[in-house]
Amino acid sequence: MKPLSVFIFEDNALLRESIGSLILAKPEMKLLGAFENVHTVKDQVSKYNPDLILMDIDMPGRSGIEAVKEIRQSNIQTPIIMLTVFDDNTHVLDAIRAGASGYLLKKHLSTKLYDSIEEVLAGGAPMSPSVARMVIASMHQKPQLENTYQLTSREKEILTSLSKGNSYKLIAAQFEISIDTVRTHIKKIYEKLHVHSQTEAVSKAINERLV
Amino acid sequence: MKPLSVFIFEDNALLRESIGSLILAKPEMKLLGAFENVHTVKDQVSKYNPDLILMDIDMPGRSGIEAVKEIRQSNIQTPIIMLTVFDDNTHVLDAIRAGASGYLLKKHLSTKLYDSIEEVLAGGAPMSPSVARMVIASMHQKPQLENTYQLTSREKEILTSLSKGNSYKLIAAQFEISIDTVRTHIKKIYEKLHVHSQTEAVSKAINERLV
DNA sequence: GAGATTATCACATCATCATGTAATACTATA
DNA sequence: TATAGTATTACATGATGATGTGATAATCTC
Repeated sequence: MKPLSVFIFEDNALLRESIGSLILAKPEMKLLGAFENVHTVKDQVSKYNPDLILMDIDMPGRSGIEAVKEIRQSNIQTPIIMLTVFDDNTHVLDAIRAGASGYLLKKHLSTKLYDSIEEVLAGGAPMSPSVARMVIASMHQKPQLENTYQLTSREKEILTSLSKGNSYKLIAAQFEISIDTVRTHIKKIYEKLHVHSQTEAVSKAINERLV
Repeated sequence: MKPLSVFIFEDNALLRESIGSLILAKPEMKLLGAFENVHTVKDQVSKYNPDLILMDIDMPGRSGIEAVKEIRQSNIQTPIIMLTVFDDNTHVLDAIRAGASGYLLKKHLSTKLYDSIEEVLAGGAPMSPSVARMVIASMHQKPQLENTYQLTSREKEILTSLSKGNSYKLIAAQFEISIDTVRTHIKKIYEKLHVHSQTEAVSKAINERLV
């Protein structure tokens, strides 16, 4: 069986070396490349097509997060494990959003690198409990303050339609009411939302998930 | 030290019993209540204030997900571990969004219940690798097709301002250009976005994260 | 240096929107 | 039954927006 080819992006030379050693120590893996920056990450990855990428999250110049974005933008699905010193790093969530597959604390490299790689290859997403918590917390929708603006169901319908870009005329046709009725409803919506134009209303509606 | 008080919501009587036994087997935990449905979950939880809730995700009538929403809506932060049979259950993500703290496969109950409880109490978020992957995948933003609509930077600025609800007049003032220039830019934006009104443009801009 | 792109301004016209005022009718609920 | 809230329609007016046409100037590229 072909050995698993690995790319490393890490600006610290010492650390780069030691990660390289960990990879080389396993006969079933092979170090395809180790780089100190991500300036040409897209070309490197698409040319050599590694099976796995280890990416430092904090690098001077273009960060690992930018690199992940670029890789995913090129529609390359290679698993990427982020490496970071602190797990309360606010960038961790950004990295995940950008398309990282999991991540590993540098202090756990020697003990957990192999486990993490295995987990990623098995379709999992390795991460520490505290990061898992951050991820989960970021997904929690803030409990809707049950109809904050006291919109009636009719008003909600109309606001929804408005938010799709429909004109008064279209809304009137859609709900089979007169255009003057639409006006009246929208007047009330503006009052309740404290806005004075369609655009403000739609912006507020979408951003606050009222529709 | 006071024992950890636990609530169980599980419609299957047998399973409810056996989870109860697992709790009772540990002297540091205490079974505060075990219920077969969540009809009065809010009252029960706010009255007895358990330290931890184990919640079946699929229950007839009101589901565990609804229950979680209701609990979080009451601003109760009690950790909730979801119990489920399948980890490819599409409801798992909904449960997490609703405010669950972690979750456990029923087949792993006997082996991992204690670990999961510990992890939750330590501020972690227990979940199987495959669910972690689902969670991570749901956070991945689909890679922006690099400026899909070919908006110039000026047009982006103006679209952004427009999306905040600013009128032509305000935008002109903001960028210190004439209102006719604003018109021209917005005309081009409409062409590029294939829309014909402010509202459509704003809706598209927000929903496709152009701003 | 010709051509393309971008940013700018102007004018005109019709459509659409924002807002005020007013009225009717149908719930609910006190 | 009286009152409050909701849904409906109407009319009027000034403001704002949508769209077409045309023009100038700066910058970049071939």
